[in-house]
Amino acid sequence: MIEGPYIAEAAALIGDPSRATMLSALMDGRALTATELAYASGITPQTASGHLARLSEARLVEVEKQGRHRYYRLANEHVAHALEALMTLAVHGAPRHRPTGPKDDAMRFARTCYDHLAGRVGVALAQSLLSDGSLKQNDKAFALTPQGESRLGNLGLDLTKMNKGRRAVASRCLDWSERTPHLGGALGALLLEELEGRDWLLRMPDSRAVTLTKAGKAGLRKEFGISLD
Amino acid sequence: MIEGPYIAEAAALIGDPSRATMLSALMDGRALTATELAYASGITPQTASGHLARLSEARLVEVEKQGRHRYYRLANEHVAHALEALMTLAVHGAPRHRPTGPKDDAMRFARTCYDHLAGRVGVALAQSLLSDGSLKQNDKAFALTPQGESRLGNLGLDLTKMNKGRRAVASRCLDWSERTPHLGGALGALLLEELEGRDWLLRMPDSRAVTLTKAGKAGLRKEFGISLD
DNA sequence: ATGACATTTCGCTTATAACCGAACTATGAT
DNA sequence: ATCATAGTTCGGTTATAAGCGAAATGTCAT
Repeated sequence: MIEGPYIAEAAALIGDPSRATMLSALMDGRALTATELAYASGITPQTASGHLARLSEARLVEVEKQGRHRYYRLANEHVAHALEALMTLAVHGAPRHRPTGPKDDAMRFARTCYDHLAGRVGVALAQSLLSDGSLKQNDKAFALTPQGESRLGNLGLDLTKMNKGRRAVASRCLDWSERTPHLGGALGALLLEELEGRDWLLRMPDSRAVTLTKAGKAGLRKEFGISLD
Repeated sequence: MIEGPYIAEAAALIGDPSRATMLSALMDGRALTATELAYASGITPQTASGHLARLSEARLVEVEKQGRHRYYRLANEHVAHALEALMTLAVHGAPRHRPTGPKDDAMRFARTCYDHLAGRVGVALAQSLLSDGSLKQNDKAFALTPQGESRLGNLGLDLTKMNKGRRAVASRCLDWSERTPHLGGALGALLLEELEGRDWLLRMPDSRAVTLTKAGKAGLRKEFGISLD
């Protein structure tokens, strides 16, 4: 009774189809301009502007002015987390006419979640790092072990980049399709960056889905002992 | 772009103040009748009936007919999880005129979350069980160890009750006020039941808040090594 | 049967907010 | 200076759904 209205406030903001689509678009972690978001959700820029102002006011997104552009991004991981939680409901909620098309399959296989990797591939990676002792389970999140530091350093990650922000290093993020956590936080972002830089992963233009290149498939098996499909 | 509408569907349902209030009321795990829910959210029974039908249709709540009553409960833990995630947004989102009254403090200290214990007390309990080896961290949830079985069995929990359902035994549930997981699942429910049976905890009538009795304070220190405040 | 209570269905009113067109401001390019 | 592009503000239309009163259905008690 006391917290109802607070919940409703956030949920109502996410509950509008246009806004939900914009937020989903931002789930891929990058910042997008107002017009791009308008286009993504199929509404005119004026309307999008209004929506974005409200999302911004409620601290669900953050704006960065850059020249005449305004770049919007999700305000923090909690927003992404809430969106995934809602996704979970939608997925195994009402089993309505909701055929899982090829696109959905691609999403389940590998996708970005905020700025890190999710889906079967993301979960497998986290499992691999856990089993070789690079990560360990902490109460609240994953923790990077000393072995993990050297291992990932050898792999080419610049771990010093992580010390700057006050962002969590290795958060656990529940995967809606796998129902098992994958690796988020600054480390998750860094890892995604690295894999993308190696051309092991290829981002799809208009989707959060990510495809695994041939090199990526081989690399994941060689470096992480992951064999998919 | 593809998942936006799905998210919006669930979020819009939660986004109505009356419905959000009803769902919040159900967060305490018990099942409530339609009229009780109507009263809780300050609307007439007709209106509540409509809302509940929609929530039920979307599988956010489940109904159980019992005579002329209809008992509603949250459909599963995922719903509770999503509500907590939204709560997290609301809390540290917009820092608006939102004075934390004494009621909020009570909630932060101890409250029910679905059908288990949350807040400082809930988190402390989970930590205690972890550190004495009763629970261990699994990838997806907590796991009850053999030591834990005997420990909790000695405490008086009837662990056989848990083997029936296909419900997770010891899920981890992120606490919105502590930002650290507490113990959910069948085991969490059992533990709450036990503590309540011992009169260590007292549920408040119209709130999820729970108070710790004198016996409870002493008991928690003695049995679990937890000293609060 | 009859009355009491829980819940739902129906019809209607009303408030909200999503949306767009048009006009305006700001920034950058030529 | 002038034009184009990104974004916002304003005004007005329209669809949606939340809400209630009234009446119907269902269940239990006497």
